Amino acid sequence: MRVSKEKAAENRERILTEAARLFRERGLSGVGVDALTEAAGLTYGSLYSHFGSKETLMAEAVEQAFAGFATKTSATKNAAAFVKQYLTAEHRDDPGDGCAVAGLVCEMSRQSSAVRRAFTEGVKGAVARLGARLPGEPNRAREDKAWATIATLMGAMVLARAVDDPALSDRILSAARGRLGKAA
Amino acid sequence: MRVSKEKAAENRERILTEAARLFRERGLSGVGVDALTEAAGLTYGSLYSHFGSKETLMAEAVEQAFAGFATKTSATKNAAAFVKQYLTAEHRDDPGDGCAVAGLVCEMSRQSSAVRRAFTEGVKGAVARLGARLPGEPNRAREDKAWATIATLMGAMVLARAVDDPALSDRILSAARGRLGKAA
DNA sequence: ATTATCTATAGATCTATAGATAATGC
DNA sequence: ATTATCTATAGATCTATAGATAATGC
Repeated sequence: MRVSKEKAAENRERILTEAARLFRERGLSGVGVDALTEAAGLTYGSLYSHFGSKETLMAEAVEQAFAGFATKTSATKNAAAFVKQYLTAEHRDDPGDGCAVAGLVCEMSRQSSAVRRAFTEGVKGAVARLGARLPGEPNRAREDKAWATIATLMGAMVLARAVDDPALSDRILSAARGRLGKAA
Repeated sequence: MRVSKEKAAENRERILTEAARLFRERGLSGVGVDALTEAAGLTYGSLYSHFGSKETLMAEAVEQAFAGFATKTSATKNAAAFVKQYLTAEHRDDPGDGCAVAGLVCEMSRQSSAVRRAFTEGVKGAVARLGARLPGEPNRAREDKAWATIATLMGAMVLARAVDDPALSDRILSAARGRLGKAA
């Protein structure tokens, strides 16, 4: 059942988009090749013609996840607005469409070099974009501030997703908003 | 090959201790029952006589991981000293003996209710202990400060472990120290 | 003729169970 | 007699490969 070159390129892109979503939702090791291709309306064999291995797909999907979240939040003007938009219940309850750092960070230390490379470059890009929205001159101190802010944002988000008490989860987000309202 | 009641209790405890370490190092789904029991010098069958299932062991091991890190850091007087001790390269490079929140947080949203329960109680305890070391009266505002501080500490730690560039990793820890030095 | 996709299947890994083994503890 | 541990194995799941299928594109 061969399809046109154009259709094949679309299929490849759809596997990537679904993978970027599913990996953030269920973790890199939490999604099998069958689920990845099924979400794109294909069977597992097609993953290997397009990507060669699950690991190669992971590296590209990590990149895609960062690009997707960057596009989604590109309209946000300043850092204070970004913080407000980030630390919401909606973001917490929709990890598949959310921050790639929060969705992928924990499994990274045990991944192959290609996957870690994609992640590291993705984080550096995200921090550069956040830094550019901070007040003040572009210097090392402002970049450091952006790194600390990402740590707080992402830390609060993964913690809010981890606890089993909804009221406590809301409180964690609120406490981080309070902290970043003062310091950022 | 039966052993004495005393020896059996020791074996159970050793499985728990090794599990608390291995789960933080490799993740809950990253360690199989064979590795868990082998680390305790036993074979996989013994896990089922002691715990019934891997999941039951996970819940107990999560509790153990929090207790272990609490003991390890119990001598620390105030919050500033705790932050300094937490955000080090040594802590980053030894996750198995480190903070249970940083080691276990990301897989929690996909765990059973018993495991999430143990994690949530563990975090609440850790935040209470940190809050008690903060200056000021014990009130809701001080607790909120402790939650925000944990988010920054743990966020910086998991991020420092995730990136593949050692200099960048050091910088992340340093940036978080800078932030918490001012705000905490 | 080429190739995107599918199906069948190999081979590895992982959790769990059942029954055997052998030492404890009454 | 009881029971802590071990061994063999079932059954599920997961990645990857090989060959078949059928439509594209020269």
